[in-house]
Amino acid sequence: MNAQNTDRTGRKDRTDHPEPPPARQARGPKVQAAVLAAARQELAEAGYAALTVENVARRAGVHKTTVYRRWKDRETLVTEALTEHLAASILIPDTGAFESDLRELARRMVRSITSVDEQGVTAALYSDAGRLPEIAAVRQGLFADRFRRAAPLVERAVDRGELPEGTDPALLLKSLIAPVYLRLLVLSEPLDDAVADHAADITLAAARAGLFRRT
Amino acid sequence: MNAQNTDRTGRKDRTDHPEPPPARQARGPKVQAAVLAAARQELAEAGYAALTVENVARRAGVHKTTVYRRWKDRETLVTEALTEHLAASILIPDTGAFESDLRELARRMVRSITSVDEQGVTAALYSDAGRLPEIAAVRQGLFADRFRRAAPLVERAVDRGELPEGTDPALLLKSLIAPVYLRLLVLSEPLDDAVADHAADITLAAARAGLFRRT
Amino acid sequence: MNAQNTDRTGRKDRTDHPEPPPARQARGPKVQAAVLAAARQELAEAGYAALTVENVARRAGVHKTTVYRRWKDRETLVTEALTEHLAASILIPDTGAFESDLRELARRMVRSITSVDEQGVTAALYSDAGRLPEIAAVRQGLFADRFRRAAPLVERAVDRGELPEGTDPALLLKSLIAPVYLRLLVLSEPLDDAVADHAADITLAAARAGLFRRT
Amino acid sequence: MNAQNTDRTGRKDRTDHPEPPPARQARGPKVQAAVLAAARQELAEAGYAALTVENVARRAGVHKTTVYRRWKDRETLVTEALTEHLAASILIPDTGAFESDLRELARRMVRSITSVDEQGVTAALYSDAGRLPEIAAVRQGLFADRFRRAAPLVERAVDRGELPEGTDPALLLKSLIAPVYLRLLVLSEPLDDAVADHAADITLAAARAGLFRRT
DNA sequence: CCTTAAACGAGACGGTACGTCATGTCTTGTC
DNA sequence: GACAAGACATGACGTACCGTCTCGTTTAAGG
Repeated sequence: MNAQNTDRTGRKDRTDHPEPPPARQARGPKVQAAVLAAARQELAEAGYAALTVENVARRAGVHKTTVYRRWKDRETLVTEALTEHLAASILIPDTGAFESDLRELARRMVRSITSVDEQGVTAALYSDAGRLPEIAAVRQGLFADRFRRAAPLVERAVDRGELPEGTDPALLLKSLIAPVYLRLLVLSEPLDDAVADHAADITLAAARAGLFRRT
Repeated sequence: MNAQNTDRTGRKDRTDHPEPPPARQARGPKVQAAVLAAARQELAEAGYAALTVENVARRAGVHKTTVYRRWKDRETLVTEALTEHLAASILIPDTGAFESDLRELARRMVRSITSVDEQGVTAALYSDAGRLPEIAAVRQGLFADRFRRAAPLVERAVDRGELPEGTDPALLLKSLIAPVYLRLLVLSEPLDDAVADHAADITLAAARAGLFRRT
Repeated sequence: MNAQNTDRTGRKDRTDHPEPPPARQARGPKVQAAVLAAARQELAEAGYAALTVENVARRAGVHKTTVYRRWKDRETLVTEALTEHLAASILIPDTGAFESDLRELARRMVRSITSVDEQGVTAALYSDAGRLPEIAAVRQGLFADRFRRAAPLVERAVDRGELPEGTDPALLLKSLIAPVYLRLLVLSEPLDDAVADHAADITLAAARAGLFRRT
Repeated sequence: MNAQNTDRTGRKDRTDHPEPPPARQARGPKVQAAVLAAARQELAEAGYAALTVENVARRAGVHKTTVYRRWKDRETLVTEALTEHLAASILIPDTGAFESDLRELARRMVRSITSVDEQGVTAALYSDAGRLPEIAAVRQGLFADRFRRAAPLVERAVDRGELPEGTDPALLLKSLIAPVYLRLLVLSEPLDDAVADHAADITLAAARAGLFRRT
């Protein structure tokens, strides 16, 4: 499930040599995927600070030098392991009503975060690994993208008169995700649909009260 | 049990009077404080993953072995450095009105987080250092304590009829802090009074809508 | 004298092709030899008690961890450094006459001890390093071997009637080497052929007097 | 030479006189003796290389700083521990006949070496501790003294016509002690009267053969 | 007795070396 | 050519001693 999507997005190998049409795959891609998966598991189990190239290699059934052949260093490896799974964007719902849209969006977000193979990896984004410039950039871009893509959801609601004029989509969306990340990163509480619904309710009430209007 | 200043020089003993002028501090406590401060600076600048005992020692103007004499290992040192400054509890405001109480509480929280010497240290609590069992425990306790201490603020509001019966203080407080931590940990946006006020507004609207009633 | 004799005994590099001219030395063996040589120099100059792995490494132009990669600890390193040069056995002379045999044997022994690269190393065998079980064993074996190999020299003399029946070779040989080691270890006097000849004379006189007959 | 004039300060030697009359001793001498004894035990058990000031202190039931208060460093401590027991000189026998003199001298030497509280300490003199300049000096002096004091024994024998004119006492004595030290330092064989007698026999035979005449 | 100064216990400190582990580079041999 | 294997320099880890220092307590001397 994670091996082949490397090609899907047109992102190629991080090496720049073309090699597009002819298959030619030796064990390369297989090894690569195994290492990234191993890195993610290590991130989830041990965290970024304790992640070791040698452990990753061992877990991937690969030799240390093979890892260094493809990734410049630990940071590069972690960065790629972390970003790879961020590709799958959350689909923006369009149910016709803001309330259900919001609820559904919150739930999809929670599910995305808690999906099996993101387990712990998401948290790594906000740990010490988050200090890596690449990761920081990815994180920034991640939310910029999400906010951009979800903006229409809000705009539709304004158009339909469900929300006050001037409601700022980004402001609203931040309110939506705040309770989720609070539980994930700060309180270490489990995430489930109830959390999502609660976040949606709070945000809805605030939105209707005009608290997200652009200043 | 013996006369205390029988010293040939007539020097005072280590009695409790201030003795401001010369003083003869055992260096123990001084060194200890210097090391903890250095550790905090390292945490802020380099993060937990990159924190090195030798760097901390160097920054504190102290030898590595001196650090190890007092702290078993890197983790213990970080734990103590992190815990120390958590002592100062936030004062719970009591202005007579829930809205101003909430606003003030939010602002105090923001100020506590952004105060000079917590700079970056707070964030460390939620980074890889947060995986240390001790730190996790401290974090748990920290919020348990905050929620417990702030509960009366909510209860007074309920008593005054400003909030619906059955409003759960913890639930409400989580809503209050969520936007703050989102900006601190996830979005890396600056924290200021506006953020605090915004969080208070959202929480207030939701509270009045009865969204924090115990289920 | 130490680098190339690896081949002499048939133990060669672990590759079997000769490849004499340039070769493609794995640096392994080269480093190993350099470290052992450095260890021997340190033993000679500073003695076992003051020998430091870091000094040995520095002198060998190698990093400390490289030493530890091949030798478990200081003791193992010293043991091997000490043992290596003990391989070269002293040839047992056979001149046809006991007196000249004995003289020659004594001289060879002295030369072996004072040969350039055993300088000081021999003494280390009897210093604190001698407490290491491995070293003790080597030392025991060393003399057992010498006595065994030199026994025929004595037996021939008995057969020729030059020495009394029942002369114990080991006893005789101990007498031969005693003055040598006294000067080496106790008196710190220089060793030369005169010492060897003197020891041979004494031993010869005692042997003829039947003082080495088995009791 | 070294036994009684330690008492510059009125401190008596650590020797055995009850010390009721003079008095005035603080605990100093007692501690001092305990530490030196502990040092000797450590030397015997662990050897010079492994001797630790902290272990010595612990064994003496004393604090580390107390040791450093009296002895500049480890070397000084060891030096004194080693030299102290060298005071008791071997008495030179005078039986009237060279053979019995020699035998007796050898036996006394062996007994001196193997006496309980020199156990292992003697060996330390020839171990790595022997590299300490002080120890080297002591060792030199020790044998110079012994040879000087035993010379009359040889001279009497020459006078009595038991030994050839020109017999060099030192040369003869070296022959006498060589087998003893060989067993002690090189062969690690037990020392007993048989060894002493054997050494005496060999030396006697060689002496009568004129092998110790001055060249 | 009581005082007083030396001797001691206690332990922090700056240091040196130990032996271990991980990083990232490089070389060799093998599939 | 990709990979396994592993040597290597580097640098941090955490430990054990070294020798220095300061502080407070014990103890036996002499008043």
